[in-house]
This record gives sequence, C-alpha cells and structure tokens, in this order.
Amino acid sequence: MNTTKQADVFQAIASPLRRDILHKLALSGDQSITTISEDFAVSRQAVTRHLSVLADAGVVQIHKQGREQICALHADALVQVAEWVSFYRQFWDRKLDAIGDVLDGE
Amino acid sequence: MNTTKQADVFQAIASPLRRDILHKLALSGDQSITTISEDFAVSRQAVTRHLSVLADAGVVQIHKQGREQICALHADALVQVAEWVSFYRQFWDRKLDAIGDVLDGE
DNA sequence: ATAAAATGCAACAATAATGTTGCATATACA
DNA sequence: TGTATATGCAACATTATTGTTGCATTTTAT
Repeated sequence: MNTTKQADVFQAIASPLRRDILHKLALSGDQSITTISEDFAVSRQAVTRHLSVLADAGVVQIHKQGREQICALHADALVQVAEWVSFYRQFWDRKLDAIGDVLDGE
Repeated sequence: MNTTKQADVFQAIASPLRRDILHKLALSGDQSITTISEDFAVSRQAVTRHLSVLADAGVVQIHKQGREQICALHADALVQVAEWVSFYRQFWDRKLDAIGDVLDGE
C-alpha cells in the first residue's frame, strides 16, 4: 500500500492469499498482475493491493514492461523470517530435530 | 481470541508485540500474564488478548496455577513457519547461502 | 473474615485490512 | 486511427485488529 518505506515482512506473509501468490510466483515464475489475479477468486484490484504489500515488504519486485507490470519473487527478503525462526530451534522438542535437519537440507 | 479452533501461526507472529512476547518467554522462561504485561507499554488486557492469539496458534501454552495463568513458549508450533520458509531457500541469492548455512547451524 | 492480587468479561472506540465497483489512462495492435 | 488490454485511482462498505476502561470473580495471605 505504501510503496515507499520498508514494510514488515512478517505482516506481509500473514495473509494466506499473499502466501499463495508467492507460491505461484515461485512455481510459475515472473508474471503480470492480470495473469496472477486470474488464479484467484478476488478481483484484480484486490490482488494488486496484495502485491503492493508484498512489494513494500521486499518479497516481490515489480517492474513495468510495456503496458504490463511484471511481478517477480524476491526470496531474499524471507531470510529475515528464516533468521527469526531459527532462533527458536533451540526450544523445539528433541523429537523435532530430525525434521529440522531435513528442513535445513543437512 | 477464539481459543477453540487452530488459528494461523503466520497471523500470530505478524505482530511485533507478539513476537516480543515470544522472545521474552524464550529468554526468561514461563511467566504469568501479569508479569509478562509489566514489560510492555499496553494494558494487561491487551497483553492477555495477544497471548490468546498466540495460544490459539499453538505457539504459547497456558495453564492455571493457583490464581495465576502461567504462559509457556511452545516453539514446536513454529516448525510450520520453518518448513514454509525453507521452501524458498532455493530462490535465495547464491550470496546468501553462507548466511543460510549459519542459520542452520552447519 | 478481609483485603490485595491476578484474571476474566464486556462494552466501546479508533484503525487497519480486505474487497468491490466505476471510471480514467497508457499501450499494443489491426 | 480506433479498439481491446493492462493498470491505476478513488470512493465505499465490511470486518478484523488493537487498545481502553470499569467491574465481577477467584485465590492467597493476614
């Protein structure tokens, strides 16, 4: 919504719909706003706003290409989330350690 | 707020204040609602509600002890977040891989 | 038995978040 | 040059989120 200052990435990924958008970008690659919105039940304008939230948080980068706005996943912004959650690994149950290892690709 | 059905953990950690509460529980261990609220600028009732959101998402467990409600961090619920974010590691910039390794304790 | 301490409940108020619709504007294309 | 396409803007309507305050209830400790 803001487009100027850095928004909270945690707030950005709080919405299931926004997480779905990120997932779609990850699986299908860069796409225009209209193309993205066709996959969801809400209006194009609603999707546009969700994309703005994601862009403000730095998780998505948008650049104009002709008359289209191409959206691209910028996963780097998620490192902050990875860092945050990694701190809590020390408090996970011992039995979850195996899962953690898998997540970390060890 | 709900206390019955499983709430979204992503929504729960979206609030900076709620993340601060989790951090306090991690560092200082189990505490009563009043003790927790003393560390924040908002009212006890506000903190109570934040704790409810965290409890609904399973990130905090609360049990009664006498006249107090003792809150405990339940980091297991954050595994879902770790799993989600780990998927995006493949999209991180190559230069961030080193950071990722550190996060994973490799 | 009483008073203090720790909460729970409920009513409100102020915002923020989500979605919609209608209309204007910029590009691409036949 | 027209027309269809891709967006942007803005006004609204609903809900959800956050916080507050006042008062009732449950325990603990004199």
